[in-house]
Amino acid sequence: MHAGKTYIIHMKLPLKFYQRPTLTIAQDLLGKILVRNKNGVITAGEIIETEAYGENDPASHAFRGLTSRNQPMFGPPGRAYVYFVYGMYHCFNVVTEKKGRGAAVLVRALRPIRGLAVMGRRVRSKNKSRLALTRTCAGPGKLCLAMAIDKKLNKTSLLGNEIYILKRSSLPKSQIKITPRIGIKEGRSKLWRFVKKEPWTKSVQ
DNA sequence: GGACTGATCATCT
DNA sequence: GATGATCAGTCCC
Repeated sequence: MHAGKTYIIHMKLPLKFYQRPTLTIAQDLLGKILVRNKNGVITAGEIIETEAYGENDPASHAFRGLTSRNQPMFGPPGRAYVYFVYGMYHCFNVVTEKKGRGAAVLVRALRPIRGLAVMGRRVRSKNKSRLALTRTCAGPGKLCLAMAIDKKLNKTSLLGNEIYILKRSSLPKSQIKITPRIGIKEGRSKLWRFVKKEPWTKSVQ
């Protein structure tokens, strides 16, 4: 190898990344690359929208203590918490904090980078609409469809090879839009939703 | 632009 | 028995 040549190495985020405060992680995840390997079929996208679900948070599944569904939130950090909602969609979360704390970050949207054709097919097979064609990974439910994320990935380590997140530098604060979370009844006063501002987009929702 | 609704079922009370 | 960290379609302004 020649000295001076730049090799781009794709490094997974280390366990340490996930052992930090949930709000920090929710913001730090923006701009990072979520990769899914389903039997060798790779899909990937840049994380552009997240929500934090933490302590003393009435919107969190963990608010009323441990149950069989939310148990992964109380488990070790750096794993997936995948749950089924509205009888038809899955939502993908990254478990944060230390074991026993009951916190996670919901990944709400990606900018598709790799495997666009596969993602399009997966979404369309469940959803005939034309809109879904162009906005494959906008929204937690569609993102899971596109990336083939379901309950089989619940509790899966993000340090393994089925699903993982690549290291990238953090976005500057000026590129992060902060808003209330979507689709919740309680806890709306908390500004725990984080969206990457896309300079070429006129309005970011 | 926004408000509302049906689909559909695991989980919780 | 009711609810929900959703989505797409419809209706109305």
